[in-house]
Amino acid sequence: MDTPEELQKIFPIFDSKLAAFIAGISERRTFGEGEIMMKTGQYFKATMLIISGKVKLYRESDEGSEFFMYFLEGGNACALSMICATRNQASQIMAMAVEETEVLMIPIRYMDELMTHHKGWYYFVLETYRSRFEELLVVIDNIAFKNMDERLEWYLKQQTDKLGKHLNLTHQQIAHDLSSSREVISRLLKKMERNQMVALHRNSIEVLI
Amino acid sequence: MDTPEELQKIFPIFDSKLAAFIAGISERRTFGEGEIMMKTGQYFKATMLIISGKVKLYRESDEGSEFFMYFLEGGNACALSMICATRNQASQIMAMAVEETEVLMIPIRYMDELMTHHKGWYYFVLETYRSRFEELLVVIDNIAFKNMDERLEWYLKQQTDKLGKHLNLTHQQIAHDLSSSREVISRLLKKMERNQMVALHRNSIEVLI
DNA sequence: CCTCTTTAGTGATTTCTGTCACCGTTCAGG
DNA sequence: CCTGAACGGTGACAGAAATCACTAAAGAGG
Repeated sequence: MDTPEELQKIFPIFDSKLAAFIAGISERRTFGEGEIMMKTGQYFKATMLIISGKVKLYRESDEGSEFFMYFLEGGNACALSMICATRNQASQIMAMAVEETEVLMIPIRYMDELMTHHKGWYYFVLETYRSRFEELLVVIDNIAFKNMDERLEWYLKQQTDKLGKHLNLTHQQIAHDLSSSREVISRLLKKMERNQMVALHRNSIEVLI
Repeated sequence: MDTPEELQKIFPIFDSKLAAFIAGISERRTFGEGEIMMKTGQYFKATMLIISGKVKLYRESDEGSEFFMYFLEGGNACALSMICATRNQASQIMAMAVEETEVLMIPIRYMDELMTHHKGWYYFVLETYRSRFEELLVVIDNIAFKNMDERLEWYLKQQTDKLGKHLNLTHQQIAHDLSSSREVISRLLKKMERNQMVALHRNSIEVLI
């Protein structure tokens, strides 16, 4: 288990009493690269705090296609798991680890105590909700107002911000994340390559800007 | 001012102590039909609780076009105003009254006291955030996965759920809300009329399903 | 080394949506 | 009653994106 001091380094908003409480009740779990951490329709049994690693969050359509929304990383938490957990609701999103990811699982039975006795906890919950909410608003901007070329640029920027300039992604995966088709993405990437914005390799893309 | 009992009828999650506190510190304000209640970029000076009426929430693009997201009505609150208020952040959305709307304005200086001393308040805040978040996810579903004809049907359904089968909307307004163009909406509505789904009149639409 | 699968590139075609142009109707205000 | 603005209908066209069809190259696994 984590020491309270380590926890406070990752979640600075936690006071030492709260960090100690969480360290005592939570369970650490590791997800491997590519592992699905949460499926649409699944019920939350615990709130998940990300210790380290990177997680991609997706929205799934009825027909099975998926749409990338945002990343979570160390210090973040899944917004929905914090409240759905308390209401026993099914998840509306899918979460996948993009690299080895460590999380703290806090069983839902402690939620009420955390909420009522630890000021730092609900500040953390509110901040989590607020920042995810704002990320969703930016997602809406992009799909409502922008064309695919701009969306692709924004997507690549998001990825490089989190994962570095060298992206191990196929065109098929990108098309998937943007809910488009491989051919469209291939053509747009080719155009970006002609404009010196990326260098294309098999199974990877180097972002040059 | 409202009596605590009236407040509890509209916000059942408030206990009587909380309702009394809010009744004591809040100010009532009325917005007329079509009035802008909150502009993008404006700073929150108060959290707004909707007492009665209907409010449309929009996301605005950099270029000035607007995109309808969801309604608020009596018993709801603006999610962003509850937390942006505490951090003095600019609004990321635009809110417009579609009919005469009464709100309670709670000055931001009371937020911390409400949060720490009133369990019902942060339950309310969390529930507000959660439900708006889920509405945003449905919005994303629609623009990411659906064509304009399905989006139009969903839009009309949302409107009739809140405002009744008889909608006083021009094709131009609908195009605006969906970030499309009048001609497209006119054609799709005509098709829906041929399929007995709507009846079209000047300045109004009757939804038949 | 050979084969099969995955990945990528590209032309042709179609569908959906946005834009332009134009016209008729309705309605408010002089 | 007249006029101009707002609203709505519709054809023609343009552009973006999806889909289909095919090819070539790379890499994995026998």
